[in-house]
Amino acid sequence: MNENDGRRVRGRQRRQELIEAALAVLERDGLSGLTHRAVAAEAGVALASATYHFKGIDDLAVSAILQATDGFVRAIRERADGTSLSGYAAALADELSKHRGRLIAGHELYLLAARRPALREAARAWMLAGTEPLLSGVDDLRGQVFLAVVDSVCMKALIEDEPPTAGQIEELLVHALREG
Amino acid sequence: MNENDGRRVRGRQRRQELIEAALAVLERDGLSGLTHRAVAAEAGVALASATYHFKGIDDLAVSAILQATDGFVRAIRERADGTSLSGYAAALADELSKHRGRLIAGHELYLLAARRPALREAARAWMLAGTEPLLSGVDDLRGQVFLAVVDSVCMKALIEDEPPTAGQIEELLVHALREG
Amino acid sequence: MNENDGRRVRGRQRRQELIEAALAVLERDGLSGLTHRAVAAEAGVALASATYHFKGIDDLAVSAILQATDGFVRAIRERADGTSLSGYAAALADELSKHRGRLIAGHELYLLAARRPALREAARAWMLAGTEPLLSGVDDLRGQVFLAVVDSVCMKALIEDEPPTAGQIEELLVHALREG
Amino acid sequence: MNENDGRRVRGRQRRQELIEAALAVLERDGLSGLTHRAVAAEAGVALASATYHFKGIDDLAVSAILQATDGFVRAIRERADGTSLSGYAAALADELSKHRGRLIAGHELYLLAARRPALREAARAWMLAGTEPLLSGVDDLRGQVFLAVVDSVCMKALIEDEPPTAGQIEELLVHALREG
DNA sequence: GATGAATGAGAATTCATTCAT
DNA sequence: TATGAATGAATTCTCATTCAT
Repeated sequence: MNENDGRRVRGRQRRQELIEAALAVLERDGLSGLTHRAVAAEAGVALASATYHFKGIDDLAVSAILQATDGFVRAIRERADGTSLSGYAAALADELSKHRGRLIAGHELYLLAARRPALREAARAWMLAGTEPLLSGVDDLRGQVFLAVVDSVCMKALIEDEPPTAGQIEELLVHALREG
Repeated sequence: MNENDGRRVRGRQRRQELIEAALAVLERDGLSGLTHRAVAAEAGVALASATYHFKGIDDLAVSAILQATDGFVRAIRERADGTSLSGYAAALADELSKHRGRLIAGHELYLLAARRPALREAARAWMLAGTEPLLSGVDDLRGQVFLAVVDSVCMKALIEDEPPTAGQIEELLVHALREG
Repeated sequence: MNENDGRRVRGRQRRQELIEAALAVLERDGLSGLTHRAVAAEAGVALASATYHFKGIDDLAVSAILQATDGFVRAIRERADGTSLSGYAAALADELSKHRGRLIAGHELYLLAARRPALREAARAWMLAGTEPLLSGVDDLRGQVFLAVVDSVCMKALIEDEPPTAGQIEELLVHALREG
Repeated sequence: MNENDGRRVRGRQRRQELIEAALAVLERDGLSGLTHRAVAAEAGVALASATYHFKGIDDLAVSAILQATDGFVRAIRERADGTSLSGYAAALADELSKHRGRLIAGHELYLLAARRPALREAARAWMLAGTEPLLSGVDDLRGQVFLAVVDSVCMKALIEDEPPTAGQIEELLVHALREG
């Protein structure tokens, strides 16, 4: 049975390689560019491999986007210590300018989820991901406003030619979170 | 030249019919479902008609989404008088529950624009559309926070199973706009 | 009836404009790029105008190519006096480097004619066109060899990256026409 | 890996079938009639098969035309021993009357190459193909004249209603190659 | 598990041509 | 004569997926 185990391990590796390739495709070409062919080419494997390891193109897409979410959260966490607003703003600004594609992919998950209830849980997780380092929950109004501002900053950044600076983001966050 | 005018009028009518068909497709199937075929079928015209009246599929998509924007703005305007926060919240809640598909389409335009600078102007217009009835501009922090909250409310609404109530929206807006 | 005459005159003018536009298209994009649309666009007239003035796309193509033939012949004639081999070689080299597209178009007529007997007369005329300034007929072997060399020089020029110089052409012609 | 080899073999067979079908289409309808549809229909396979085995329609066209070149060369070689002018002339005359379509296709490659540098190498190969059996190279004037005459004979044959006889061709070649 | 081949479906787009005015 | 609109038919090409090995 060692043989089988070896196959299984290699299978899982292959699956992971494909996810990473999908991530690269997603960053480069967006959700509409995420095809079996593109992923297989990016991973340097046979086309049929990309269909074998995933139930369908949707499965591949969601797997990759969720991985992107993790990457985003981890990046913010590494930079922001969880208490300082200015540190958080700097981390966000950084991510915004360096990983546009990943952010877009996350938002694309939103919209995919908007039409497919099965993905909503994952989409909600992504939505909270970016604010989690600073807020443990977002149930209160204060948290919701914070989340709204972070989200809006991301969205605006995507359609502005120039990404916002850390200073601009911080100013906005401070304003949004000030005591009434 | 009256003859020409007549034909031009009919042409513009046909174009408008196609846009409305595109809107219906967009609400039903999303941006990825918006194809020449689908639009032509929805409008009940020949396939080539959808390519004749628009430069390309992008042109058709943007035209339709911008029309959706107009519809959204007009709907809010008709309901909100431009001063009352609670009236605005009610109008927004209404729109959110009645025209999910249009909202999704609008957000899909965002992401399209994120990858294609040529569409950014249109995306920015859509972004401001929802807040215009209450704010003339969004240059100050206050306006930006308001826009962020409205936008976030829309986004969240798309991935929640239950759309938010007018009361919830109003509460959030009041909180966001309170004097510091 | 003046009115009708005016129309007729304008009609003929329009037809000529279209032919010239077709020539431009032919030089730029070749026979396969010669479409009603391309010609109408080049001429700056309505699409239907290009279909109205010609029986079909073939009619338009042949009309334009024959006009190109005339242009070629006239250009050679103006430069070569009809006796000097070196003058002829220089004129040919000039034409080869300046009007590639026109030459290609002429050869495209050949091949069109190869498949459609109706065009053969025109193709033969074009074939003789380039040598006419030097030879009155090409019935004898000498003339046929001359024609072959000129033709071959043209063909080779089309698929070489560098057009041949006047010197090279002359050398070849001298060699081909030397007394046995 | 034997399995893979088996599949690869079958794939190459299919590719070859498609090339032969393309050749048939080319002989019948010319380069402009060479479409994926036509080739697939001629080969009796699915339309997508014609796109699967070739990078694009150009790749298919060039592959087929080059194969025609090989056929032409082989046919001449089999008939001409490489030294006798009269044997060569007879072989050429034969080919001219039997495989008009292929010759036309070869010349169509010329013109395609004239506009697309990427095809020039292939076009040059075809150009030399017909003379190779008699001449190892065509660098000297003598060889160029020979090539010119052969080429011209082919061209003329295409637009004459009657193909030239072996005798006429030989006479011309003898004249062209006579010592000065 | 892996993969080359195969394919039905459908994508965007272009074209020649017709027609009513 | 001129021309906007309209359209059936094709074009190239891509896609997700299946299958046999």
